[in-house]
Amino acid sequence: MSCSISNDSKELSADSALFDEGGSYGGSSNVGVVLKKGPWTSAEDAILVDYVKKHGEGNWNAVQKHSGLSRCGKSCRLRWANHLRPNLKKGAFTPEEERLIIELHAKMGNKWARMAAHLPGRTDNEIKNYWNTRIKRHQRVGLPLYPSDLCLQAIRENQQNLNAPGIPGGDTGCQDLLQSNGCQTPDVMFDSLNTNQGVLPYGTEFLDGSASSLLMKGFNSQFSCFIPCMTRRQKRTREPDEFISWYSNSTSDDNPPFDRDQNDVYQNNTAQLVVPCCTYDPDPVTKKLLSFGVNHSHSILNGHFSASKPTAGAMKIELPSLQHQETSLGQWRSPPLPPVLELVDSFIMSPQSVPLPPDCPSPRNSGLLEALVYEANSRGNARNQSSEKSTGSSKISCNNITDSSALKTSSTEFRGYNDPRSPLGNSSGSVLSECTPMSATGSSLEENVPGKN
DNA sequence: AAGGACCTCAACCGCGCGTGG
DNA sequence: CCCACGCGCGGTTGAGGTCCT
Repeated sequence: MSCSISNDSKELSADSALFDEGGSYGGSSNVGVVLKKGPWTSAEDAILVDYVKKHGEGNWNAVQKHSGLSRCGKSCRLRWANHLRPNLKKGAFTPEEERLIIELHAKMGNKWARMAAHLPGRTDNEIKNYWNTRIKRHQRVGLPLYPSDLCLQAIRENQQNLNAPGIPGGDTGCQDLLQSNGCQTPDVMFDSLNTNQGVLPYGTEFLDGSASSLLMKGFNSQFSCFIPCMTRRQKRTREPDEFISWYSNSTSDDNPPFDRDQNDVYQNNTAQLVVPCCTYDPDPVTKKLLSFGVNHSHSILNGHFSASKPTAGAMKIELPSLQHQETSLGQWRSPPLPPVLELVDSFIMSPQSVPLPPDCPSPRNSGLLEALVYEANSRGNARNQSSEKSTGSSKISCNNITDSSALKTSSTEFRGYNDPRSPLGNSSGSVLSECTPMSATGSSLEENVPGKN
């Protein structure tokens, strides 16, 4: 097994440096033994592998004692789990895996280990790194982390919950809160998730939860936070190309990915791009969500902040999860929209609500990947528009589909986001690019992890 | 070509949970 | 019930690589 990493250039390059115990990595003292830190060497790997073969996994603290490794048990466990254990998949995530990660994250939030259980051969660390880099970059360039349908469904579902008597969490104070927060509208679009269900190894199980509940926690939360989509200037963005390539069958390759100007457009809008997110339990004692039984939720679309550290106002911010115990797959699929919700939806989905030319594939009808491509394209196209009419406002035209009237429509709708008279008022606007409802307990996924005991 | 900015990923750290004495 | 220990999880760090100006 160690050979799998010995080929790693980093590992090899580290070898020479790390055999120097007095190097910068130093070490920690443990019962008189200087425990080594830093990258593992091939020799250490071999020792660890040999030890585990003989004694099995577990009892990691004994490894150091009996194998002669100058590594703490934790380090050994980590090394084994992430690099040495058999059946580890190496290399880039496949599109299927990427898709799965997105959806699992939407469902679970930053539960990397649980997510890893759904991705055979992948480690939580890998998934975590993947999310923190590639996926999050999408947001930095203004792309949503989650498919729009995920969010839309959440809204619809929540709307249902709102209409259902006796279900807590359906407070109407969100709007007020949002407005009081002076929230403005982010430009987030989401796409179809439904079509992805077929490719998921456990689509139904995953979809038993509900994006909706999560999203609506954002909308209905008694506590909402708003986070800028982009927090820093992006001097360069490699991601779009890479991201676009994600879709093997991209529907429109005539639209260039984001370029610097595009980034600038978003950067200029950063201050105004805020998103509704978090649900926070106002009860400091129970720390449980009041929203209709959700006990492990994160807001959708978050990706930039730590999930573990409470933020100002004692709000715990967590990454999104769409878990919802009471929902079913059936609910996941779109129920008929109430008229009011339709209106809201049209705003949220404004980019897509713009009439599309027949030849323009609708993200609603395509998979997640295509949908995101669609969005990327739309945003890329928005740049053209911004150069024409823009002026520092938060208006972002989302569709540069060839139809100029569509552009106008889109632009108008975005203006509506900031219009207090709009259905979303001054606040809610877009959908949750960075929402983060809280969560509390496990998910249904957990019980259905393939191969999980 | 050089320097800086940014990205990637392996590894570390701290915390919390479960278990056994 | 309390405490200690082992372990796993999630967040963070930092070295090395890549890209841009």
